[in-house]
Amino acid sequence: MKQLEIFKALSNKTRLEILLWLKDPVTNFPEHIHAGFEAGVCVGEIQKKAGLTQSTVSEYLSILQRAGLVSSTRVGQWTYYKRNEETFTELSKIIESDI
Amino acid sequence: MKQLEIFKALSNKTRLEILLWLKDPVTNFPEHIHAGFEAGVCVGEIQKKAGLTQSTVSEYLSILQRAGLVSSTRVGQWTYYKRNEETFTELSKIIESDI
DNA sequence: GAATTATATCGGTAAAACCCGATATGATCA
DNA sequence: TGATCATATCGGGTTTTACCGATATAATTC
Repeated sequence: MKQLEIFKALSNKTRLEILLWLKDPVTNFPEHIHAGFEAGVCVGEIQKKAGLTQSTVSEYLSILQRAGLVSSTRVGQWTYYKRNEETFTELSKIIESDI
Repeated sequence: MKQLEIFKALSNKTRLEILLWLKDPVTNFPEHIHAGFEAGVCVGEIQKKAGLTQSTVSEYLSILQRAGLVSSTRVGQWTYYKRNEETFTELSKIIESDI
């Protein structure tokens, strides 16, 4: 767990929002025909909601993924992102005792 | 509690180190004649250990203070900084449930 | 009051992050 | 194969952060 990288990833309003949205996809995103939410939410849906360009949102998701905060699954032409809850749990513990 | 400001404050290697050092001043700093560690550690000692300039360290401590991660006490010509543990506890809980 | 010491603030350069448009890659489908 | 759609990557302008030296402020000491 690279704390510094995680804190940098969390140092952006939009990225924090994305993480919140991914906490409850059913509420925060329209359900689509091509998939439920088991695999997560595809980039395009997140992009629409964020109101930033596709390239920016794609980069943000990479940053979150490199920090271990989300993981991705490729299905056909879509990449689905979902939260990686273990990292949040670990981070919470690290803040309690190791920082 | 302004999460974004806290995460930004934690997004710097030296600032993370300072917070760690302040966790155990007796081990990490030479005890001085003019005070014990009840009030915290003065800027000069932190600066020496950090190896950055006085102005940089002073600014870093301000950033940590604005984020609520440390608090300061002025005693004579010295400003002592110490950790504000409540903020760490709160942050840990926020990561568990609100992010 | 003048000199000294500790800290804060100001002004600036260099590096990093933000966010974009353009383009590349890779899957799907006619 | 060619067209289309979803996503990733690249190049770059703009803003923010990192860190410095110089200077200001405030307390202490002579």
